[in-house]
Amino acid sequence: MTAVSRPRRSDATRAAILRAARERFAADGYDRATIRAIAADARIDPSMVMRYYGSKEGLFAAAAEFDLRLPALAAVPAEQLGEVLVRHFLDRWEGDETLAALIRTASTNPGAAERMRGIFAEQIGAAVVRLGTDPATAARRAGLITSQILGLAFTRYIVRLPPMAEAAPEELVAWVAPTIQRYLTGPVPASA
Amino acid sequence: MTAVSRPRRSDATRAAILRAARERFAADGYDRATIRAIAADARIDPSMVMRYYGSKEGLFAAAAEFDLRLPALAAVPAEQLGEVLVRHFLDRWEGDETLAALIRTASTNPGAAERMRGIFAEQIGAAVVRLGTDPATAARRAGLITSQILGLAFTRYIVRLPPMAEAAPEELVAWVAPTIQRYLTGPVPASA
DNA sequence: ACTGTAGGCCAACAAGCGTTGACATCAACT
DNA sequence: AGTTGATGTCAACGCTTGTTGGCCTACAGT
Repeated sequence: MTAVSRPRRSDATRAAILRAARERFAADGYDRATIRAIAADARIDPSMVMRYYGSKEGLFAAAAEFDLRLPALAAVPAEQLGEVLVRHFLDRWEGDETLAALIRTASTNPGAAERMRGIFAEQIGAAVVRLGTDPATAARRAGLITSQILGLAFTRYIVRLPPMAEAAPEELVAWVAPTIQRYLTGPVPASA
Repeated sequence: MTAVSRPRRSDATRAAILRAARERFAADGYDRATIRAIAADARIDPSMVMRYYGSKEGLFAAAAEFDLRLPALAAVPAEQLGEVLVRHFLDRWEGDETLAALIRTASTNPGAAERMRGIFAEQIGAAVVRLGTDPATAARRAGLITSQILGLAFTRYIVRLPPMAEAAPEELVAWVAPTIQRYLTGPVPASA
């Protein structure tokens, strides 16, 4: 409720902790990423982590702040939406380990799973709705898109299945874009 | 190299341990599933787990023995392959928690990730090759199929994204089957 | 120059972990 | 009946974990 707090002297430390935490959570998952290891990476004492983030869960919450940074889809020609989306996600994740941290942690940590539900339901769901999709099927479409996008991330970055981990991004875009395109704009199939 | 060992008196105990282990690993992942908790579920002493399975890793190896049980695809009409595959996986996993255990553990445990690579590369890869697919693209096709199948499993059983977790199996089949069908038998896209 | 406060380190805690070895118990075979 | 080996229990070990509180240091405001 007051003015923006002026920079604290400890901001560098806080940032170092956060950077180390993201790396460790991404590489090891929540349980195996210990506060001691994160503190060692950041070259500070473990107790500083507690002081600044309260607890391990608090640290994770701060480290897993995550924005898909979806581009403005309204400006994209309708038939290129799949391509744009897949390329965006690959670009977005090649350099940022936060998604890997989130996937690894969401696998075993209910809180992180909840956060993941929120991120994808809201951001992808909202984008689908914004495109003018029939609201009755929008949620299902968003879920299907999420399933393929997360499956891509899981096989490429987490399990590192060779054909997926070694493929060139453009090749993956060419294969996967039609899937996303159909989930997004294709007709509802005549289900049983 | 001798005759099949006659039933041991401890077989019931071994089975109880294995059942409890699968449940716990599936529900909690490798790190949070403690030997003590598994032993408590099986109503035996933690030390029995060590006696029969050597270590926690040995127990997991035994619990995560996993066969996709792919049906004979040669008998399936070519244009129904996607449908048959998706329905098979959903059927296979609705009742068996082993896949969830494997996914949860593969997220953080390198050994389990290696096992997962083996299972999908060999079983799905082999099935794709067996269908007479061009060997040059078979691995990529298998990887793409795995990405969608695992993405389905991840969103439905692990993260439990509402639109995916609550959908009727037949509805998912109708949406996802064309994706698998295209990855399996569709033309190689003109990639950049 | 003095003081208050924020930043940082150190040592320790209680709890939980996988794992071990000694001891009891029971079934089977001579 | 007595021996033997498998089956199970109990208590403890060494280690790591998240977390805490006390203490020292250095800077900002007066």
